[in-house]
Amino acid sequence: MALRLYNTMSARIEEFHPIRDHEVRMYACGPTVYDYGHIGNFRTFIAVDLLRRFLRQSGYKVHHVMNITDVDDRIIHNSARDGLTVQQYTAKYEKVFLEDAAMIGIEEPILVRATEHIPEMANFVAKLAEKDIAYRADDGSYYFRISKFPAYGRLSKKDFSGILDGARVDTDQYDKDSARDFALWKAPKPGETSWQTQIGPGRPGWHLECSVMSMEELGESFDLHAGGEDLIFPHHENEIAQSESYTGKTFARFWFHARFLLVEGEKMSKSLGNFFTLRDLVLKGYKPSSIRYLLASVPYRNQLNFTFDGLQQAAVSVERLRNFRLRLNAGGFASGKNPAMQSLATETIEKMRAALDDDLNTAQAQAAIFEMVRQANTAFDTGDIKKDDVPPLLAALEKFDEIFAVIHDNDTPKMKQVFDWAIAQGREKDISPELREAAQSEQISDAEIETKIADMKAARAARDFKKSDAIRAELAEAGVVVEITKEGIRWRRK
RNA sequence: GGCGCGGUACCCAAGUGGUAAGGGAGAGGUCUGCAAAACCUUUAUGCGUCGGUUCGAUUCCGACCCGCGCCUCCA
Repeated sequence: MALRLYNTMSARIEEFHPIRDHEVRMYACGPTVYDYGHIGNFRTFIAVDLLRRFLRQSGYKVHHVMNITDVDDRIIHNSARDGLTVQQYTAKYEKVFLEDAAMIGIEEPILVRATEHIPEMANFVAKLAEKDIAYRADDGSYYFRISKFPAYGRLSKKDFSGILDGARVDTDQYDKDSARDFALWKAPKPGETSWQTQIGPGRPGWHLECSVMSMEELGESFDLHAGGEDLIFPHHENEIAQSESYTGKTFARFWFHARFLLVEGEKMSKSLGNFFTLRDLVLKGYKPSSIRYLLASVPYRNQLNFTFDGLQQAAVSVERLRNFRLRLNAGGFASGKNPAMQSLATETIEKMRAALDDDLNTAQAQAAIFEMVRQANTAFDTGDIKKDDVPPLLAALEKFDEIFAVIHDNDTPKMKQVFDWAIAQGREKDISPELREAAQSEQISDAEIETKIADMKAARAARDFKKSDAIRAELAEAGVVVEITKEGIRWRRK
């Protein structure tokens, strides 16, 4: 069965078929790099990442383009405030964003930057002006003439037919022909950063960059355009107006929007004190994998209530999956195979695929993997898992992790990175004991741990439990959990 | 005001016109030198409220209550 996705344009779930067979061209609106990214931003980026990964798993070659908005009013304001050039200012936050994205397992898309496409954007405006779709205001700014695009409002389901120019608003004070017309190109105010172009000095409007860069990278018509739900209007509506006026063709076929999240049941806002950047959470000691798991666990079109209790629960859930994998990898199985386990693995893969095919129902995909884990663990305890059952079970786990990317444990080095960053920023007081412990556990190498485990084994063989327990306690101190099982001793970082 | 989404157990959260996935937490148990891990049992006659349609509704319809989003640059 094919992937079925909700399309904001049609307001229905539709079967997703790309224009070109076996190839998906998608564009996602990326960050404006003027500050640290917050967890709301990352919910959207993770939703897009899950989509990208699932499309690839489904056999598509995926061209995933994302823009970096590295010029806008806030950036110009903040860089001037900090005495930096726009480029200096944005370079810092772009780096931060990419580090954060990597930290929670977001695969890096093809990145395009607004400031690297200024001439193309000016050219785009010039072409629209030739068609009288764009017009120049007295100050040198350019606006889009909405009356030239009758389909305006189709994406956001807004009816603009009743709004007449000049009837409601004194358009003169906006220097626009119609109050609804939006800026394509902004003329510089005195002292502002600007670029010299064929249409005069200025900088691109926000909507323009996405139209120009997406079409440049993906063609005039492509498969899917993604972003947060707030972008539906006006950003995406304006992109459509610009692009389709320019080409006369359908711009993007599918419109994919992720819903906003709540924090502890309330809208995230600085004034409520529930505004968190990704790094805030890691500073508090939460693992990147816990954050990713939680953000991925609620289907992207549902409101997700982000809570600290939920983060804790996510951590335990991830642990459960990791423990299961450790158990499978520990070996010690009787030879042969158990048909029940073989079909369990196959059915689980099938269920996960069906769940994700259903408009990326991540919650159901997770339910499927946990069902498998429980049943396989039971079989484990009764000795009903044989040597040949291990590869298919591991394969199902891998399929899951190709999408969710939480099982393979690389939390510790990432947390160490945040720890080092906090020190460098002079924010040592913000480092929680948990993060400190995680960063410390990075100090002890795998080889050192293995040596200590060998000592434990020797002590246990001599039935010197006191010594064995002492080593275990020592490792625990260093952030390493040691578990003694029938199959042998295994360890993991806390 | 216009348009749209949602209210499911202690918490998070799927789902269906025919009788409630999954995870976490709690309680009891099994296993175990100890500790973990793991497993088993248990926790919603109930799915915001009130009506309606139906043999049957949590699922469809209506009203109401509550929460949330967009309505010119917040993911």
